[in-house]
Amino acid sequence: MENRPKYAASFRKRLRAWYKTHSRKLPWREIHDSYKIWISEVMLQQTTVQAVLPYYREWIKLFPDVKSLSQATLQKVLKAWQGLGYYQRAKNLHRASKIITDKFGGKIPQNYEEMRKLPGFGPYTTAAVLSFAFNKSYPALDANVRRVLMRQLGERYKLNPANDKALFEFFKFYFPPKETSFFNQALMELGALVCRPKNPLCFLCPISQFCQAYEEGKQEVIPRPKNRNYRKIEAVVAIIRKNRKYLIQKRPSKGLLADLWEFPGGKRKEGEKLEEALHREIKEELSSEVKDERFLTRVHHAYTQFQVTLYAYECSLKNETQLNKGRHRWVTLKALRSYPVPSGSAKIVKFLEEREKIR
DNA sequence: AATTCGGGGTT
DNA sequence: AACCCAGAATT
Repeated sequence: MENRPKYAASFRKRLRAWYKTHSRKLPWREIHDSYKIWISEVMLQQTTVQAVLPYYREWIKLFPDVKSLSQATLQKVLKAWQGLGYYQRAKNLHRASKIITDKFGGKIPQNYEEMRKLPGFGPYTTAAVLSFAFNKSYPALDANVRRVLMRQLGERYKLNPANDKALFEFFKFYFPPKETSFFNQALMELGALVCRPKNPLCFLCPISQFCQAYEEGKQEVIPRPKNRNYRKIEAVVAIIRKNRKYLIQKRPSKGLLADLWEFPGGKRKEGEKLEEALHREIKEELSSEVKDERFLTRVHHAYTQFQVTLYAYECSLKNETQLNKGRHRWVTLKALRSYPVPSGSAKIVKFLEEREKIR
């Protein structure tokens, strides 16, 4: 431990050389637009680079700066985010853009405390934007950096923010006062490309000689995997069509898939038949009995903690006088394209579009 | 401190 | 199937 500062210069030198020759060229790197860097950081939360790239490009076209984002409708914002997941991120971007416009004259505050208060700016994103956009000296601890540092230290705890204190202590030895942005980027890139969760490429690693896990051959078991329990769910979906329009409803503004639109329906209860679930859910949501139900199609969709099978039934309502005007709408499939919908529902929409082509 | 919140790719 | 990903907000 006492010798660590002695190795710091070598550590940084080797890391810099590796980064210059092996880092990927990404559209949010080597730019200084704090808005674009902010957008990229939020999109990349719990999301792979490959998934983000097309969304990032389209987003910058639709909302090129803070002002344009702050003036957009939430529906348009959510539609641009559709399929990326964690929709609270998009809502927070929208909210924060309004605060930045109203309180900070359209410029992202460069102060840690002020930035940290904005919706969606947690410890990581605040440090990342301060570092990458404003060249401020904050260590950005993301899952990549945590894994790299935990292996360097040889600790066997889970990947948990509660252990950050030890990592920050480690960071202090190596964190260069200048070139903060570069150092953060390099550690993250090393974690993404070389110090990977599985099958790390230690033979290519520029800092393996300092790595305690590598020395002990424990790089595969650090960090310990998270505990997960995986559930299976079945749900019914009512496709209710009148002329060429379909009935859709808006989800609550909190919780899963907040503010997205979907067809009515819900989860099948234990011991309940699918048709029974359909009748019960429609009674609960639309205050109406259903009639003439006919099975249409079945769709699977996997989330992180559970897996859902959607059973779509075409059907009619016996009475439809109780519809909530704000939450329910009749729309054509073409009009539905401007509504943000969950990816599972999008699969059903695709089925309906194919069916209309054939008819 | 533990849980919730998406979706897609990899192994 | 299980696991992971440039985490944040809520409970």
